[in-house]
Amino acid sequence: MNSAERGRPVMKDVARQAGVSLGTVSNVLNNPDLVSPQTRDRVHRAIEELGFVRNSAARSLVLGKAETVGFVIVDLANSFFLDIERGVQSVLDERGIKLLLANSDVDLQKQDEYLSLFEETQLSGILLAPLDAPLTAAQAVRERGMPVVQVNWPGDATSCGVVSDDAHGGYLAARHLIERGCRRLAFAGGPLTLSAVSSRHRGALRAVAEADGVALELIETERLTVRGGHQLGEQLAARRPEDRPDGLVAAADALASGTIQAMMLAGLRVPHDMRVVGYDNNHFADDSPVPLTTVGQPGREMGRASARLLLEEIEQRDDHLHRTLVMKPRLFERASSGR
Amino acid sequence: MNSAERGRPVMKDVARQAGVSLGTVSNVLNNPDLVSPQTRDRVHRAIEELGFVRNSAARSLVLGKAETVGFVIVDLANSFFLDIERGVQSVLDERGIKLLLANSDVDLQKQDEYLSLFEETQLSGILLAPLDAPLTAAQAVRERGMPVVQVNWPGDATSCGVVSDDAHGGYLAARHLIERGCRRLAFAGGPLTLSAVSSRHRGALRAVAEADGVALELIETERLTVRGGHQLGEQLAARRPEDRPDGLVAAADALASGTIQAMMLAGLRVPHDMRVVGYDNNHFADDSPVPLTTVGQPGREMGRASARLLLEEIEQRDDHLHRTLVMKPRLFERASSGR
DNA sequence: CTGAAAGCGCTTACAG
DNA sequence: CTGAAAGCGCTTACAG
Repeated sequence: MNSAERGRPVMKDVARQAGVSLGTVSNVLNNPDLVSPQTRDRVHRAIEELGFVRNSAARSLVLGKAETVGFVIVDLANSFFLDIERGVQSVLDERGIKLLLANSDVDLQKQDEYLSLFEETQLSGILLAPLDAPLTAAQAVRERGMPVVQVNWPGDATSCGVVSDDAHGGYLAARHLIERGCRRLAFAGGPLTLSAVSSRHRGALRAVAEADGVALELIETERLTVRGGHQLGEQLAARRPEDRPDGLVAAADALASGTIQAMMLAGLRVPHDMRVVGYDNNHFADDSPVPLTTVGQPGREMGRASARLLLEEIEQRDDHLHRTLVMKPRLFERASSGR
Repeated sequence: MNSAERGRPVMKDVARQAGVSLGTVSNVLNNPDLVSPQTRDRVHRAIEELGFVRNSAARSLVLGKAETVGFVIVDLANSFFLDIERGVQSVLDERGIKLLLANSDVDLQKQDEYLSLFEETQLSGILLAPLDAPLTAAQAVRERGMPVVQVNWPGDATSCGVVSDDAHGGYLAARHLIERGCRRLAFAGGPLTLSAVSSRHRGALRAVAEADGVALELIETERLTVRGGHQLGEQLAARRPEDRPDGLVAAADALASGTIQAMMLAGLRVPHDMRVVGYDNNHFADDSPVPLTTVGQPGREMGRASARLLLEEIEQRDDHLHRTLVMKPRLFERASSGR
């Protein structure tokens, strides 16, 4: 099955049609300055007439690489990762590099499969927003020479990463509530085996330790979802008022949002009966019935930074200095904490 | 820059290490049955030892195609498209075909660029969830022999497509409100140049025409967003009660959600003061403070169907019958219409 | 079952 | 500025 049979014209066909040699066609495409305008025109016309499309597999084979970067994303349903993606895009666009996405959908096996696919495709490099799990496969890919930068996960001695400071974010959330007058705080999130959750909790603990007479209750939830929040909200609403926290740090916006909804259904009001701070500054946070105060990670910036690290690693290769960038989250004050 | 210099082992290296010929290594990878178990083991061991990864560019070059499908998506932020993506994934997973995503982000130029990228990469085929705009580039790609199936957009004489019946969806929404006792309906959405919006409106008109004494007001909005809904809600809340519709069909969940929020902030209640139906059955629809009655398009099913159409077109090529599948949306009754 | 050879479509020195 | 030739890494008949 060669190209002629399939009807797909190749560069040889273009050369014949234009009355030039193969190399000239290639030059028109890759080094147009080396070709006279007339010849260039003839070649372009031949390309048009034949509907020629360059075979990038052959091109990559010769070049040993593709001008394309792959991004394996753990959870496209979380708008935080969409923000990261947009940041990555913007840096790559400036450089004319294409971005291919793969949705691992919180599935370790898929994550590994796409890592392999990208490796076999000889992409220039890979961006990985991973599951909270050992990065064995990514490590192996890297050892075989493919640059892999982690987003939302720290690098190590052999890799770069971009994270935001979860402990600091937890600290900001708790301190904000304390400043608003809360004294009986609760931190909700889970499972606690998620490093993001435990770091945020740690930060909240620190803020509490700095203040006098403030207590922090830890409520572990099964998941960080809206449904998880519904359960939590019902549970909190069922408590006697004096046993209820007056301020809640939720480890995710979805959780916060669900909690608020359930409490409102139970006749309680936010922030009046309880102030709430979420985490992630998801797209819906600002559009909620009670706009959500939340700790926002700089998704776009994290995306931009990770793309730059990857490009640097691609270009410098061996004399590249691996590092992890830690970005600071910031607090977005809205109605749920009683602005 | 050959592989040896870059340190990447190639099949020749594996062959030498295993003490077999190049063709045998290839057979171990592609036709293992033709190779004796001992030889197979030796080759596998060599692959392990060297960390060999097959170069899929070379492979695609020989085969003339890649076992990969591309999906250009207009708006990953709308969970409807994520549903489609999951459906596509599930069909492709069964066949061991990989899926590459590209986010055109409602940008026609990006859409065209990614179409070109996928074409050059010689993927097996392309799925396209397009902008509401002329499909010139897609048409050209298709004419050059690349199968392109449209999702959420109809096909034509030369292409397949999968859509859901927007007019029917609009009809379902309006009829539901009429059955609930509404007599002064409004349809909100826009711009009306969007074919999905005008079709949904047309369906609503039909439902109204079937009923006696029911009026339908058309309110064009600038966009289908939550913010657009906030404006709309404020506007409706400002009307005198007798001038306010008692039932609203919103052309998108985001719009419906924003409308409800603004009305509630203005002291009105949904569904008490106005019943509301949205469109899309977005992930947040069921999790809202007033769970949203909505017309759901079968995203997963649309994804599955479009992937099947694409695979069929890839396999049958010339004797493939182009067609457009029209899926029926259905109504999800929740609190916002007063269940 | 194994191995040598041709060829996929392109890019890049190199000689003119 | 043009054109012939080598080679990227793989797969697939084909002869043994």
